[in-house]
Amino acid sequence: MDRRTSGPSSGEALLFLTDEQLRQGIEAMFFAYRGFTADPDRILADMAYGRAHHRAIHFIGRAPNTTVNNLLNILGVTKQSLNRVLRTLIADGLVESKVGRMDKRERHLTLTQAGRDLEQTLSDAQRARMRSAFRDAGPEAVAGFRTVLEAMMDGEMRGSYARLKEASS
Amino acid sequence: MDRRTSGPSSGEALLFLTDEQLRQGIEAMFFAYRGFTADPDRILADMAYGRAHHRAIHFIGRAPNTTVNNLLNILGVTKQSLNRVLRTLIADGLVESKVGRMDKRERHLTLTQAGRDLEQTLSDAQRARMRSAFRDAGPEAVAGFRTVLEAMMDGEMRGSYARLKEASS
DNA sequence: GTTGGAGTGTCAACAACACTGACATAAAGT
DNA sequence: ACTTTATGTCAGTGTTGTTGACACTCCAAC
Repeated sequence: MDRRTSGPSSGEALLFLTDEQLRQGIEAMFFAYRGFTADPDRILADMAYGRAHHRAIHFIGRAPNTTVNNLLNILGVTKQSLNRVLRTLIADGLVESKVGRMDKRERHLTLTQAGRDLEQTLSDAQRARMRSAFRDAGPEAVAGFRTVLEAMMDGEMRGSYARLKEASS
Repeated sequence: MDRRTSGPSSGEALLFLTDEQLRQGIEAMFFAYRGFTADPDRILADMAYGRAHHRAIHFIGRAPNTTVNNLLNILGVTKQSLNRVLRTLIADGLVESKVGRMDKRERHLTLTQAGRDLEQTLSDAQRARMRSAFRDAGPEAVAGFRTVLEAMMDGEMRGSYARLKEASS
């Protein structure tokens, strides 16, 4: 079941790279992502919010005082798209937007207490599933999971991901 | 770097389950999924198709002669949503829909040659990225990747995933 | 055999969220 | 003064999800 891991040059050690294996990887990614978003989606469906709001709240919570432009780069959407979401979040008092002290063009975004509460609720649901999956799979599988995901990212995303990882150490 | 994997009851062996670790897993999933869909999305953008068409084509190619209802269960959308996609694919001659012989209520779906060609093009792009990620990560990481993803799926999806895996053996 | 319910597929209308393009404002930088 | 950068907004469009309403087919009970 577990074959040699050493040389990527050996030939028969590459059985994990057959088209069939790749296809299963693709399908696993598809089904798992659905599970990944299912719990927060259920919670958000009851409110006037959607997945886009969740993403914004998550990353604002992760990097408080971030600027709109920074968030734009992380989320990879257009400013018009993000703006629509931010406008409702600010209007509803979940996010606070402050003009920058140094550069007054910038808006610095922070979660209000209500925003942190919602973030917590959504995070809890998503983390619970992730925790259960991690526990079932074990630490070695988790390490492999992260290694593959990092290798699958685009260059820019890998940068964003790494920066967020560092920021919390 | 690699700690004991045995007892989930030991306590300090659960360092991979901290909130920070889970959060990184969540973000890795988010960024990686973007990379995962980026290549096919780019190809589809030039046509009149989107991600939903890709998914339909993928799973019809995977299980030829499948019924609409079966596809519905796999994709997890409403039949109205799927129908819109199927209608354009059939109109454009990528998918063939045949009335069931036994049960005339059913429609059996198959890719035409043009459909198979497009499927191949999309698959190639997606597989290339997956192959590169798998190769960089190595077989053990890939095994872990799949273990975690399976654990992250909802029950029904895990069923669909397992059935597809078996079907191609 | 007819009737009624369950299964299956289709059409229409609407909502969420992405996109492009155009433009306004304000603050830096040169 | 002029240009660039950062942000916000308006209008329009496309994909993809949703619900509601409806037609057709099968099967089983009456």
